[in-house]
Amino acid sequence: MIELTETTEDRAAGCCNPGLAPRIGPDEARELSDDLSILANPIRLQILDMLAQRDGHVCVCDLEVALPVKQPTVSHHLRLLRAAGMIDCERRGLWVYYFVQRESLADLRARMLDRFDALAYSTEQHD
Amino acid sequence: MIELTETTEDRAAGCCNPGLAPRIGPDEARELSDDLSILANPIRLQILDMLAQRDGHVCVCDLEVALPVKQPTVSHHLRLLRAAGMIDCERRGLWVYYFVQRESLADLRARMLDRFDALAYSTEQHD
DNA sequence: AGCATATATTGACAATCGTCAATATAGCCG
DNA sequence: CGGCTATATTGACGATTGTCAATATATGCT
Repeated sequence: MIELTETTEDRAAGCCNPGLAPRIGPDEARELSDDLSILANPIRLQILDMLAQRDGHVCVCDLEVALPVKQPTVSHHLRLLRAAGMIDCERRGLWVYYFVQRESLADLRARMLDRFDALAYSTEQHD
Repeated sequence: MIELTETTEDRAAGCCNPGLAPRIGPDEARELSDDLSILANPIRLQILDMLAQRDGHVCVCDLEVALPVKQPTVSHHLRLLRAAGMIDCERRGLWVYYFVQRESLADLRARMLDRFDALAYSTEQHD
């Protein structure tokens, strides 16, 4: 019943990788995938790109005219990006100006690259 | 009617960025966000990571025991990853072995980095 | 105060996503 | 053949997402 010693027999009848486990834990995987989900939208990518172009000086109405969605939708995406820490905003009179948070984006970039290089270039070739 | 010359007057009553447009077009934005959507899932990230660890030799049953979802769900995620060209598989008798498509991942990495560097480091500071 | 404009929020809706039980398919072995 | 095992597919379901019209909030102006 309590056969804890027979690690090779229990699992992997004829298979090959007994103790295989992801190097990325469930929590870190969740964190990274949450950030990726924010990026994974064409409107949000375009918003980020426009904000990056004119650092610190883009008001919502300018975004609206440049995007194929209506104002409440733009507002919605801005909120998501802001909640994710990728952008922030500042009110000036009647207008609200959004800008990218370069630090936060650089941080995400680094985390993504870490993982990505592990995926695309890593380790143990079996040939 | 055909007032093409009055660019400053038409739009942007009191606002600031008349001709703002994303440098990334709708199609490229869509393409990139599709790829990011595939990555934006913790199970798929873990699958990719395990495949990258043991290049060319991971059968589905090994993935199953290492993941917190049931077999049909694993199969579902493998299908998405495969459809996206990020992984592929090969049947050997009863088992199916999956492996990462490093080229395709490297390509995605490059496209992401292009965009990302534009976002995080780019251009025109207004201060 | 009252009006006008810019942005945010709400609520509804269709579409997509992640998951699983049930079932189907494919290959082995007796 | 028939049974067994590994993987895929189907179909259902709840959860999440993207969108918009309608409405609310905030600010400036007269």
